[in-house]
Amino acid sequence: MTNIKDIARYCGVAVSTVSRVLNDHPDVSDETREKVQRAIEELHYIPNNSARNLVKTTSDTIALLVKGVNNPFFSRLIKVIEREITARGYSLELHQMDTSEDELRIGAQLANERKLIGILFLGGRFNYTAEEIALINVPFVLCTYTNTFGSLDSAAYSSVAIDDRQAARFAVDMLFSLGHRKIAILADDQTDKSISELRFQGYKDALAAHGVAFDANLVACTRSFSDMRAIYRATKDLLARESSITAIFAIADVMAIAAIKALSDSGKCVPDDCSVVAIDGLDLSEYLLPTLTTLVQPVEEIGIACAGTIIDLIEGKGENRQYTFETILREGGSVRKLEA
Amino acid sequence: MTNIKDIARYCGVAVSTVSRVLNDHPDVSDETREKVQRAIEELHYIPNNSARNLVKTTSDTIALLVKGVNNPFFSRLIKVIEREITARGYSLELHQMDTSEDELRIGAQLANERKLIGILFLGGRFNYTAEEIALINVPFVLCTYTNTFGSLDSAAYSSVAIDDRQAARFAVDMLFSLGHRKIAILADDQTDKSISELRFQGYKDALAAHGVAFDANLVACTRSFSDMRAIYRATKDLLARESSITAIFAIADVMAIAAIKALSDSGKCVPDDCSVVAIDGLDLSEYLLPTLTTLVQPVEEIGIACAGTIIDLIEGKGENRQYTFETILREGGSVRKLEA
DNA sequence: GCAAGTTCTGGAAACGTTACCAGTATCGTT
DNA sequence: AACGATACTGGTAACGTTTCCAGAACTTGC
Repeated sequence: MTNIKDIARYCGVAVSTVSRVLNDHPDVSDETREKVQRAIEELHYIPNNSARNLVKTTSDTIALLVKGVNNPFFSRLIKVIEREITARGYSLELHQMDTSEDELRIGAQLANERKLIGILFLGGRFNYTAEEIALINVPFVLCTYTNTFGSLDSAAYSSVAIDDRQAARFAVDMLFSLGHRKIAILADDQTDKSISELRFQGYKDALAAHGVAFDANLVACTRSFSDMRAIYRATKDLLARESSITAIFAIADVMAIAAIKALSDSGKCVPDDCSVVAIDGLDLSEYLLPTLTTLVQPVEEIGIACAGTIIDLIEGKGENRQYTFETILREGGSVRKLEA
Repeated sequence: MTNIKDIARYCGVAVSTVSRVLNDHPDVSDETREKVQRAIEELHYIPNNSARNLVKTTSDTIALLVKGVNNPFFSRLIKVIEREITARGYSLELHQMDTSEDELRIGAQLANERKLIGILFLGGRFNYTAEEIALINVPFVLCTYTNTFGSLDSAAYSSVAIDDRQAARFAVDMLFSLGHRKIAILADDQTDKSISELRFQGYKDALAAHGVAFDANLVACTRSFSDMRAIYRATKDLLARESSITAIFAIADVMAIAAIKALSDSGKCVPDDCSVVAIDGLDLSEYLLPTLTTLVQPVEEIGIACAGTIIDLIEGKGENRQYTFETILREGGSVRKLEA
C-alpha cells in the first residue's frame, strides 16, 4: 500500500507538502500541487483514514441510532439520510436498539468508543434532563421527533419533525367533520414522551374540541409500531368489545393496513362500515384496496433536513434548531361521510 | 480522554502489559491482569479504535452495499444483518448505490479507502470475471444472490440466497396446475444477471414445461423494483393490450401490490378475474385484501447466514461457500382455480 | 549447582498522518 | 539598499496502539 511518504519521495517534496495538497491548504504553489496530484493519481495513493483520525482524534462517521427499523417509514427516511450524508463526504453507521434500551447512554458510549462526530436519533423517546444530555459530547439531532415537553431548552437540542400532535388532531378533526363520533385510536404502547404519545394527545385534543369524552375502551394498543400480527389482534379485540365504532384513527400507515384487514375479517367493510385514517403516507398506501387516506410526511425534506442539520452542527455552521414540517392530506378511499 | 499510558502508569506496569490484557494475550499473570482490569474500570478507559486500526492496518467495519434499499424485503434483511454483525463485535456501514453504478469497483475502492474487513453485496447484479473479482482484496458475500452463470468458480465467491429460478418456476407451475394458461409476468428491467433475470428464467422454464410459447406481450417491465407508480402503470399497459390474461406472476411482493391495484382500477377483481402470485413473503402481504399468495423467503435465516458467512471468512474460519435456502408457499386469497 | 527451559515483563520501534515551527526565497516599500 | 511581509517548503513531534525483542525471575532436569 502506497503511503504519503512514497509520494513525497516520488515528487521530491516533503510529506508535509503532500499533506497540504491533500487537505487543500492554500500555502502550496500551483506547480507543486499539480505535481503531487499527478503522483497521487499515478501511484493510486489512498489516504489512510485511521492515521488521519488518530491525529485528529475523531473519525468521519455519523451514527444513526434507530428504534424500530422495521417501520417502513423509517426505512424510507434512512435511505434519504444515508444518501445526503455520504454526498457531503461523511459516512453513516447504522445502529439498532430495542425499545427497552436507553438511547442516550448508548449514544454517549458509542460516541466515545467509535469517535463519532455526530448522532442522529430516530424513533424512540427522548425525555432526558439537561444533565443527562450533557453526557453526549457530540452534536446530535432528533429525527422525526421534537422534545415538546418543556423539559429542555430549545438551544439544547436540534430536531426535525412534523408536528405530530397537530397532525393527529387534524386527522381526527376530519373524521368528526364527516359526522363520526365514535372514533377509536390504534397506537403503540410506548406512550412515554414518544411520537406515539404526541399523536395520542392530538387524538384527545380533537375529542375535547368536539365535546366527546375520552373512552379507554376505544383504544387499541400494541407493543410495537410494526408487529402486524399484534396490531391485527388488537384491532380484532377492539371490534369485539366495541362493535359500533364508525372510524379508526391509526397513528401509522402500517397499523392502518393491519386494521383494515381485521375489519374485513370481522365482516366490516372499509369505508362503508368503518372509516380509517392514518399518518405517514407510505408510497404503498396509495396502492391498497381501498387506498388509504393518510397524512403524508414529506420524507425527502425531513431526511435532507436531518442530514443538513447534523452536518452544519458538526462543521460549526449553525446553532441548535428545531424544524417542523407540514403534513399533506392524501385522500384515499378509506374514509366516508357518515349520513345523519 | 484517558489512554493506555495513563492506566499503565496508574498500575505501575508497562503499556505493553496493558495492551496484552486488552487483547487477552496469555502471557500475563492473573494478578496483573486483574489489577489492570480494575484500573480500566475505574478510569473508564476506552481503547482508541483509530490507533488500533492504524497499527493493524485494518478497521473493524463491514460494509453493506445495497442497490434498491427501498425494497421492503431488503429493509427487513438489513435489520437482521445489522443485528448479527454488531452482536459479533463488528460494525456495519451502509452504502447505497444507483442501479447504474458498478458495485465491484465501488466495493474495491471503499475497501481500500476505509480499510474495510469485508463487504456484503445486496441486490444488483454480479456478472464479473475472476480477474475483476481479484480487485476486491477483502472477503465478500453475495446476499440474496448467487452467481449461477458458470462464469465463476464456486471457490471464488460466497453467496446466500434462495433458488430464485426454482422459486419462480414453482410459482408459475402452481398457476398452471390451477388451470391458468395465459400468465403474465411483472418484472424489472435490470435483467442482466440479477435476481430478476433468474426469476424471469424460472417463469420461462415453467412455460416451456407446459408447452406454452413465451409471449413478449405478456411481460410488464419497470425500471425499478419498488417504484410503485411505474409498476402500476406497467400493469395497466399490460392489461390494456392483453385483457384476457387470467394470472400474473410478480417477481416481488411490492410489485404484486401495485398490480392488484391496477387490476382493480381496470375493473378486474383478484382473484375472480385474475390470480396474482409473487415471491418475497413480506409480513405486510398477509394483511392485504385479498391476502397475497407468495413464496416466503426465510429472511431471518438468510440474514444470519450472510452475517455468519462474512465473519467466518474474515476470521479465517471458513472457505467460500454457497448457501441456498428454501422458500415456503404462503397461500393467500389472491389465487384461484380456473374452471375449464 | 548449572544449563536450559518457562513465564512474565518492559522498552521501543513501528503504523500513516497532521500540525506546528523554523526556515528560505521573493517581493514590494520606504 | 535595507526591511518587513508574504509565499512557500521541510523537518519533526505528536496521536494511541500493537508487536517484536530482550531480559529478569523462576522452574526443571540432570
